[in-house]
Amino acid sequence: MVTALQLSNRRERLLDSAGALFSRWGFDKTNMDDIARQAGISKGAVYLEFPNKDALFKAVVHWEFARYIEDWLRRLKADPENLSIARMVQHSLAAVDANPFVKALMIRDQRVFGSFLRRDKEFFGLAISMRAELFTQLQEAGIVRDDISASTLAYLISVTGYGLIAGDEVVPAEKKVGFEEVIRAWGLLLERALTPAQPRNRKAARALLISMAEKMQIALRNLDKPGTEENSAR
Amino acid sequence: MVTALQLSNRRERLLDSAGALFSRWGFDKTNMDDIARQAGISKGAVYLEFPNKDALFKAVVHWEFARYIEDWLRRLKADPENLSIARMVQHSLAAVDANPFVKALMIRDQRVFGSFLRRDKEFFGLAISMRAELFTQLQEAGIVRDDISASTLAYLISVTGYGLIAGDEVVPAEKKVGFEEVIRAWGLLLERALTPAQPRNRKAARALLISMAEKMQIALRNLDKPGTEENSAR
DNA sequence: ATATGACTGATTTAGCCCATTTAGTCAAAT
DNA sequence: ATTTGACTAAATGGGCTAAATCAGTCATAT
Repeated sequence: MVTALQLSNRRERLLDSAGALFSRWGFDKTNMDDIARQAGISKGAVYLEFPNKDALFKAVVHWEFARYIEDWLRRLKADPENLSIARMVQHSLAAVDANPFVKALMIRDQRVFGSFLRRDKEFFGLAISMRAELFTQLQEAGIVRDDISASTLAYLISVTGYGLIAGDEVVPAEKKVGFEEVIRAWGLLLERALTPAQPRNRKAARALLISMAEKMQIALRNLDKPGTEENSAR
Repeated sequence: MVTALQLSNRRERLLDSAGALFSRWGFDKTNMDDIARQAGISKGAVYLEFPNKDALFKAVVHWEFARYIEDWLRRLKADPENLSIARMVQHSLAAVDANPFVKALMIRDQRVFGSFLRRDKEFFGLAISMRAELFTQLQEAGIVRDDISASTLAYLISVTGYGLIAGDEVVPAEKKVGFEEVIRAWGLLLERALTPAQPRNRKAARALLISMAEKMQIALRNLDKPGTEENSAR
């Protein structure tokens, strides 16, 4: 199975080089030849792995998004504090900020997405759904206040998170606040904002949050399984 | 002084017609002739009031912004509840949502601002400054928590507010939450997030908030005083 | 079996010309 | 003293063509 291993290695090299080029030059200005050369293979070989440019791009979206989730999970697990929903959001923002492609995805960067955006615009909806699911569980566990519906909370955390990430684009340089400070302060605010009047299960929170994040990671991995899907060649 | 009155009336009619046309068709696709005709005067007369299209547009920005502040103040004053910073933000969001031009200004709508955007990009900075000033006072009065700096709070409220307003643009229709509900829930969250551990001056809050809003209104009015400024003709 | 890169057809870009629009002016009208 | 609208110079945009780019294929090489 050395061949199969090399194949998937090729796939990963492609996803990496494509991810880097797409987020640097954007969809329209990145061509298949450059992606192939950066991955150390020929253009023809790209088409052994992906049927077309769109499929490659979509695979990169899933790939980078999975890397973001992985980073997020790593930060959650490394956190010595009693995990709360606020800390979870903090880690999530830090992970988005650390991944240029996901950042571009989140703020729907016109430069990066170019002509692709017209065709695929469901990412934000997915994020909101996932968060609504999460909030429902957190409310049931008594970790998050339940006088606001899970779907409304998911919406608010999503669009305000969008604002925090997109702030870069709209705030003049001299008014900017360092991202470290943004995350710190946002955590303090959310801690108070989201905690129920009588919190339960403070101890259980950590395990629940991590297990939910892991579930999301697994769900995402399955989206990009090579082979049977339409995002593989032929 | 009948003449002077009619002059300023002409100016207001111009600002109104320009505001409506700019927010409907955008800066580039709105021409001076249409603005003049909609205001019931000739194109030449526009140039008796404003030196050029840019100056007119800037004056519209100030004018609409002042109207938004006025609307906000009206909502504050009409509010029977004990005013809090959260209610203030709620009223502010509602007032933005009710003013298409300010909404476009806030989310830096490319369609509306077109080629003008390249030249003037300081609006967001102004909003943050004003809020920082406000938060400083609210902290001193014990109405807002002071373990986060006023400038950081101003930044967070500004960029998350941006997210709440821009949510319209980035969230797919089926995931949207009604703006009423957004405002209601956001108020509940902010109430808890921003209130100090030991609140003081609950009663004084109303007067302070209203007087600060009035100060802002006066400062803004002075920005657009016709006559000595460069936004008047000749 | 796998991988390559020259090749092709379709799309995009760049340059050009010309008709139309429009910001801003000013002599004439009220 | 005001206001107008015909006028001008500049900018915009549509239509066209030539050149260049690039996604995707496939005969050939390893």
